[in-house]
Amino acid sequence: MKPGPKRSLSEEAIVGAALKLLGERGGDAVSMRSIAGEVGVAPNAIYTYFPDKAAVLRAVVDRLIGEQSLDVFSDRTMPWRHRIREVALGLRARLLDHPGATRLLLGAPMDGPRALAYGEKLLDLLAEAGLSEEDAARASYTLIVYLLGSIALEAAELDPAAPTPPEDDRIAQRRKGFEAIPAESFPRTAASVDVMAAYISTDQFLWGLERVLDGLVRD
Amino acid sequence: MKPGPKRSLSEEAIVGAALKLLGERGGDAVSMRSIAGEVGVAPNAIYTYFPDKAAVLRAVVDRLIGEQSLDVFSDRTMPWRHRIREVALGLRARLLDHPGATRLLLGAPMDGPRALAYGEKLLDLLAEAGLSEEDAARASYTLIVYLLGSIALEAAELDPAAPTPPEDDRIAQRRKGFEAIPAESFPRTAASVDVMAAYISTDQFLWGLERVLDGLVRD
DNA sequence: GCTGAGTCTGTACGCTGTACAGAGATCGAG
DNA sequence: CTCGATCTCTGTACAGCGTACAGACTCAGC
Repeated sequence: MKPGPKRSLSEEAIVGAALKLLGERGGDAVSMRSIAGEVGVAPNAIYTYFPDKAAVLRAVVDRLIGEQSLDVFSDRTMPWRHRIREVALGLRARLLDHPGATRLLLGAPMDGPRALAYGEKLLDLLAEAGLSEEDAARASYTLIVYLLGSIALEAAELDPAAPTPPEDDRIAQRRKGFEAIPAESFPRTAASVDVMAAYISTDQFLWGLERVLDGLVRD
Repeated sequence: MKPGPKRSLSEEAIVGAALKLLGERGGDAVSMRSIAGEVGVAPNAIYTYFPDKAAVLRAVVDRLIGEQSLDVFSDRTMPWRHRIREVALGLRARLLDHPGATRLLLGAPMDGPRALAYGEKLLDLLAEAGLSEEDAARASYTLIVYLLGSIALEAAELDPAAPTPPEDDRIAQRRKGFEAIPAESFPRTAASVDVMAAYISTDQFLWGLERVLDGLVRD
C-alpha cells in the first residue's frame, strides 16, 4: 500500500463538481478555484489528481461521452442506420445539455478512454454496414467531424455567452469593429442568416446526418 | 465632422496585430495587452474600437475568411463541384495557417459581414447545382458544419498547445485523471487512434467532402 | 519509532479582461 | 476667437485566473 494520508477526494468527485458548475453556472464559471470550492478543498489540491486544468476538462468531456451506453452500437436487432441515428442523437443530447462543455470538445480532442471506446464501436458498426477497413476508418472520421461540428455550432448559438446587453445599443455594439465596411455589405436579413438561425434544430441535425450517411455508404 | 482628436489606430490595424500575434506566438499569446503593445497604445485604448475581446476575435476570424476571394464561387467556367472544392480548400488553408484562430471559430460563430457573404455565395452555388431553396439552405448548413468541423479537429491536433513535456513522464501525465479506469480499457494502439492520427490530411478532408457532397446532391 | 512518501494548505507571482477617472486634442456654435 | 461639448487615449486599479513553491500533517513499511 502507498504511504501518506488517505485521499479525501477522487477524480470522479472533481469531474462531477466541474460538471455541476458547467450545468448550473455556465462554462466560464468552471475554474480551478470554483471546482475546489465545490468539493471543499484548497484550489491547488486538485493538482494532486490532475496535472492541470486542461486535463480536468478533458476528463469532463470524456465522462459526458461515457454516459452514453455502448450497447446500442452492437444491438443487431436494429438496422445499422437506426443505431447510428440513435447514438448520434444520444451524444448530441448529452453534450447540448451542458452547452459550455462543447467549446472544450474541439480544443482538446477526444482522447479519453471512453471516447476511444466510442470511436472503436463506431468503426465496427461501419464495417458491419459493409465498408472496407479503410473506408470504414475514413467514414468514421467524417462522421465524427459532422457530429462534433454540428454540436459545436449549435452549442455556440445557445450558449449563455450572450448576456443580452440592454438591447438599445445592441446593434451598434455588434457593428463596432466593422465600421470600415460599407453598410450595404451587411446582409442583415439575408437568406444565409435565416439558414443559420432557423435550421438549428434536431430536424436539421438528422437531415444532415442522413445525407452524410447517404454519401458515405451509398451504392 | 466629429469632435475629438484623430484616431491613432484603426480596426484594421488592431485585427492585423492580433493576427500577427496569432501566427507568430500562438493563440494563447493574443491578449488585449499584447495586441495593444503590438500597435503601441495602452491596453484599454482598444476598447475605443471594439466593445470587448470577443469582438476583436470575431473580427479576426471574419478577416481570415474574407481573405478568400469570392470570385471562384461564381466562375461558371468551372463545374460547381470543382468550385466548392476550391473554395473549401482555400478556407481550410487560410484557417490552418493560423491554428490558434480555429478554436475561436466555434465559440463565436460566423456572423461577420465577410462570413455572411461567404454563406450567401455558398447558398447560390448550391441552388445552381439544382437544389430547391430549402434543400440548398439545409445543404449549405451541413456543408459549413463539415468544413468547420474538419478544420477545427485538424487545428486541434496540430495546435502548439502541446508544449511537449520532458517525455519521461508523458504517459503518466496523460493517464492522470483516468486512474479509476482499468488499464485494459485504454485501447492504446487501437484502430480508432490510428484513424484520428493518420487520416488527418488534405486527402481525408477531400475524401470526406466528396462523400458529403454525394449525399447532399445525389439523385 | 523512525523514515520517507504522499496529501493537503497558505501564500504568492504574474497574468488576464476591463471599469473608472481624468488629461489632452479637436471640432462646431456663438 | 473663444468656449463648451465631445472624443481618444493614459494611468491606475480590481477581481479573478492558473499554478509554482514551501511546509504541515498523515500514514505504510522497515
